Amino acid sequence: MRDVRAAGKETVPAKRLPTLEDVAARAGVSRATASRVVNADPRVGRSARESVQAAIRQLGYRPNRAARSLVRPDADSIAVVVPEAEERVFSDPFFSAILGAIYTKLADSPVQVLLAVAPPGKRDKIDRYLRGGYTDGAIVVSHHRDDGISDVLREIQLPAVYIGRPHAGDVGLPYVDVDNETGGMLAAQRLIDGGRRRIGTVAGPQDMASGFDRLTGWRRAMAQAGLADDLVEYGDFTAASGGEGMLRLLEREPNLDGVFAASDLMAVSVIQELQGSGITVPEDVAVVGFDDSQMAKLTRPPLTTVLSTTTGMAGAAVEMLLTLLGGGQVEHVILPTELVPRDSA
Amino acid sequence: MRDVRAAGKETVPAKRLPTLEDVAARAGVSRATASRVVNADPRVGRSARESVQAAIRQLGYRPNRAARSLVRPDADSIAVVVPEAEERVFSDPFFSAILGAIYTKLADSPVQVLLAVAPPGKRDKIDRYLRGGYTDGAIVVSHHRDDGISDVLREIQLPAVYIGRPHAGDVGLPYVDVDNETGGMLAAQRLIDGGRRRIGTVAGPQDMASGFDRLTGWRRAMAQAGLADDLVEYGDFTAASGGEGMLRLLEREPNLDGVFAASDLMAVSVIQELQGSGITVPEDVAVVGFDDSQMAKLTRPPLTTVLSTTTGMAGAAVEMLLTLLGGGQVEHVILPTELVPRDSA
DNA sequence: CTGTTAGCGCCTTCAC
DNA sequence: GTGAAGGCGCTAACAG
Repeated sequence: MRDVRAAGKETVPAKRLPTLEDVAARAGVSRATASRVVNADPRVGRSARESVQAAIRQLGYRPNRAARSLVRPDADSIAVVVPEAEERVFSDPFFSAILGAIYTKLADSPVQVLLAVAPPGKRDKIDRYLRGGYTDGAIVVSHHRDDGISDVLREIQLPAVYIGRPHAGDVGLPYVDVDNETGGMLAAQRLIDGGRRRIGTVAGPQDMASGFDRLTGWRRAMAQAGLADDLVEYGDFTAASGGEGMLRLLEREPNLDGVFAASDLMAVSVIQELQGSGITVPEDVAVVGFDDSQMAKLTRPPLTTVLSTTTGMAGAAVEMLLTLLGGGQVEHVILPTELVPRDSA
Repeated sequence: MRDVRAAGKETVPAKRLPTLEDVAARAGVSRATASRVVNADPRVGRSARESVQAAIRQLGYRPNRAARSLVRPDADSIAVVVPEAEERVFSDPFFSAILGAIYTKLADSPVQVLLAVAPPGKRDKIDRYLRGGYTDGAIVVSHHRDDGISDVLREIQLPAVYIGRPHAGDVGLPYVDVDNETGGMLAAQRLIDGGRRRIGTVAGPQDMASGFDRLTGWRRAMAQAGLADDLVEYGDFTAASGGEGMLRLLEREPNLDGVFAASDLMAVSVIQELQGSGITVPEDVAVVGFDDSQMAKLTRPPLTTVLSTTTGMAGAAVEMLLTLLGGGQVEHVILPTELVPRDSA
């Protein structure tokens, strides 16, 4: 398409970008030598090197990555795969934090990041992304049990690391995660220690390990305290689903006095739903979230939540992938979790 | 790197992905014919087409984009360029909204999106991104006067559209923007209509048209109302800078009764700063923000702000770029702005 | 309709 | 140290 921008009927060819050939010609050497200079190959004579460098500067030459990746096994580029709807990925602070950390971590490296967002259902696009040979490896961020991502990755043998433990069935895959189960326990314990007895939870999706494990942790703490763990409703980590879950909880048990929402986003609308019903937080009902995202400080009252270090996960994932790409082996990494007490519980 | 993952010392070559050649062989046709099928070229016999399609399915073939882009003028891929620090891009809801809208808009098209985040100062990486021939066009999101992006774009003749009017000097570039000046007026007017008389503003960066224009609008409304427009402090649209600006404003004029913050993010911390100083919003000081981002509803009191339709801008930008890529001409687009009254002013 | 023939820009043996 | 030559996977004329 680049050559269609014409004034009238004629087609004006786009100014051709300088190629290695041009550089070589200008420097009076062969393509091979020019290539060596570009790739910092030591065995090039001083004068040859200098004239090539000069030519590069004058022409404003940049290697064409497409051509390079065609002939090199590695493409210096990784894909960040997020099997969630676009709107979601860019509005949920959890993803923002993860993405930001990944980009930041890679800021000083020449590695390019390709962000592949895959609305559930149409994996086609991601498939093409991954195949196509554009990328050396992948970081998968929000893995669901049946999204098929791991199958593709396995099939094309693309090194990958998962942020968030893949569900059973995908064992042996390298991943980094926070200790979600302990996190769930911490949340429940906070509520219990605060004297709450009728405690419910708006859990996360059960086809994701994070959702599943947080609920498990909550259950365990409840059991240890001898409390009933029947008050469970499910959301999908989004704000909307949090409010709806709270509503159902309220219908089933108007007298509940504590709620654990498995994500801050859900916690925010849990609080709004509560307050909208004339219920006071934390006096009537205490609320604990999960993630310690930015918004936790903004709610009224400020949200008591569980810190899951997104930056830590992203950083670890990047390092693991780089290790993998370098031919190394990696194990999974589990980061600790921590209660961040504020005023909502 | 893909072939280094070996068990011991030996190098196990990564399973080679199927190529067009393989497909052709399996289907018993020539590469050219296979290629035609892949590209939906009508002039292929029915039986040939079918056997090629079968081969594609059996082999799990996907075209290699790198190879394709090497030989085709267009790469079916656009770059979204954001000359801001990584942390910033992924934490500021304005960017999130824009990016989400762009990805969403392109969800059903085969166009790939390359997100190029360029920390100010090191444009190198972006340069390489843009050159390299990977992309057909670019959408530039947060253009500063001297970031040099437009120069590179012009030099390599890459079709581009700007979200946010480029500063003077870069005239003639296609862009989409909201009517920032009117927005600034709307904000000031709201304060004035509310009976405020000593009104300040935490303005945006003046090397960005959005920052500049919002301030201009505010000034104009103030002048029309016969009020002084000297109470101006500058931020860079981030939360931190908003609080600091408010602090300086308060030092200069402890008795001010209204503030216009040029972004919601700044407005949020303006409110926090105010409340932290024992000042009540909106009773003592009324606050108006800009953007109508998600968080505007979350503050206490909810933030009165100016709606700038990020989705609208992103959508228009994508369409303009696509038009450009198709060889068409485009003009700039200015979207209207609107006051969203809530409780903070 | 289909096959043959050239490259796209780059890197990498292999000779010199 | 340097050049010549071949090929990565694909598409685009050009012939039939």
